[in-house]
Amino acid sequence: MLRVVTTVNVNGLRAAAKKGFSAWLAATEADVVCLQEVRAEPEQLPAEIREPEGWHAVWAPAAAKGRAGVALLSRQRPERQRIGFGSAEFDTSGRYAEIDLPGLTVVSLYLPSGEVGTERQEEKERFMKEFLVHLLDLRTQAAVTGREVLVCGDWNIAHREADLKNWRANQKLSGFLPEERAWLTRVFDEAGYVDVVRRLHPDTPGPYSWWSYRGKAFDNDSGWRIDYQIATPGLAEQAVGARVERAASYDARWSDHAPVTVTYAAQA
Amino acid sequence: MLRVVTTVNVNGLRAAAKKGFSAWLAATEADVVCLQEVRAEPEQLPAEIREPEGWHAVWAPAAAKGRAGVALLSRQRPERQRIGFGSAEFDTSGRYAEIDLPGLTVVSLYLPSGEVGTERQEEKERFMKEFLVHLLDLRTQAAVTGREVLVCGDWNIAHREADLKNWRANQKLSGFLPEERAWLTRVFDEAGYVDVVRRLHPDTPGPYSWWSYRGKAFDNDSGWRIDYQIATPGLAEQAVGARVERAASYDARWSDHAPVTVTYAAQA
DNA sequence: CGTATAATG
DNA sequence: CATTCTACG
Repeated sequence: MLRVVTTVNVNGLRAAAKKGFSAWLAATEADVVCLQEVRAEPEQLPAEIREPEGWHAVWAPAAAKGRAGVALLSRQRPERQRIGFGSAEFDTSGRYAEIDLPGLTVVSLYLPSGEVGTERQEEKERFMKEFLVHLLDLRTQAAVTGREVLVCGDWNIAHREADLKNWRANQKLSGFLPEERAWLTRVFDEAGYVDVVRRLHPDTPGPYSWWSYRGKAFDNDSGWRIDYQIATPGLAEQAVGARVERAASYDARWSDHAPVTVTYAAQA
Repeated sequence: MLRVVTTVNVNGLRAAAKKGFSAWLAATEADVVCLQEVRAEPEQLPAEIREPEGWHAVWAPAAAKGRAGVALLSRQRPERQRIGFGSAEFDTSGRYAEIDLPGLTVVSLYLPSGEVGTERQEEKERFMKEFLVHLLDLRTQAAVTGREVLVCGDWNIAHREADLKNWRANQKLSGFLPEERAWLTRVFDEAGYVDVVRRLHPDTPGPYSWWSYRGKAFDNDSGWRIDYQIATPGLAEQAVGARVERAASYDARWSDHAPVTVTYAAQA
């Protein structure tokens, strides 16, 4: 049996809904969809998105109005759901939600974006520090219970030179700082998670999942791969296909990010 | 010789420019156009509006960005121009500018809108008090120099029951309060100015010049007459025609106000 | 450059 | 209900 998972940063779900997200959702073959940057209370969303027919939805809006916000949609009813990862600072910031499906925990993550030299970069670093501890916990718990874990979302870090178009020009920019890249390496090497899309496509540049709205970034494919599906090794081995659903044109986009979709040959 | 004067609150000239103001300006037969709620610095405007060919422009933006702002466009070069009416509180608020043409002073006025029970209503009242003194001054100066005066603009007050659709329901609303109506009466009776459009159309309901964007106000013609041309008696007697340039449909509008145009059989 | 809020009208 | 501003990304 196959299980298809998509993650996408929608950059404002109300705006995305008007531009094409609803059509995308109606057409997708995914079994689980992880959303980031919902930027709305569920009550502010049209009903067909708040409670889509055939889906179970978990909404984790931020306390601050119009900011962040993650969600998970799954065709199966989750066994359990959880908002936040046990952080006093970040649990009401709309950056983490998880659901348990049979044998599998799926997370929707929106890691803070930073800006070098500002408080926002310090916040990003605090999040990274706390979140790595949680990832280790999650891995341990999963090993004990025999579950797999899949952390989907916008991690706001490109790992390697192949993960963004102009890596040289961006080495001092938040999102490709040496310390951020090293942190992701720890996620893989110390915590033992696997970058699923990179594992399937070891040699491709990208595939990018985010293009700035500024300038001609999209048309030039001057993008970044910052949206990941990060899995425990047992699940990563089941991944049989991955693709980025890049829009056909600038105007066909409904977000500055594109959906990242992976097909798993699941045991459950 | 005829002289045509238009006054219109554009509700954001940058937005209006995109929606049809530019076309309107290119087509108008007015010799003088008074604008209110420009809501932009002249530098933020497209050149064909900032310095329209064949026109002389006077811009009086507010110190607060994106607020108020009045302007005057005239085909003739003004002999003199003035921004503000000598008020410490209001001279940088983008609510008053005047030009002198031969034998005639034209004012573009944007009287503050209020809200009962708030500081904004007190501000409106302070403006009214100061402005009436200025109107008396202006009248006296004009009499001495033998000039006529025309005060065009958004006065944010409907004078009589005929000046708005549902006067009963609006008696406690700012814009139709007894004290505001009484103040306008003083402008006419004590200061000796004449409501030119009402003089030409003594019995018509309206003609309204503002319709809320909310609900079906425009389609139901549920409007207010709050944009006036208020003239010294000698000029008022020369008025030979007046009309409100109401848009053909809701979608054809480029402001929530419509231009109020008067044709004067001028001596000069 | 685009999505949100907030204040204003 | 529309236009702006500001914050954020």
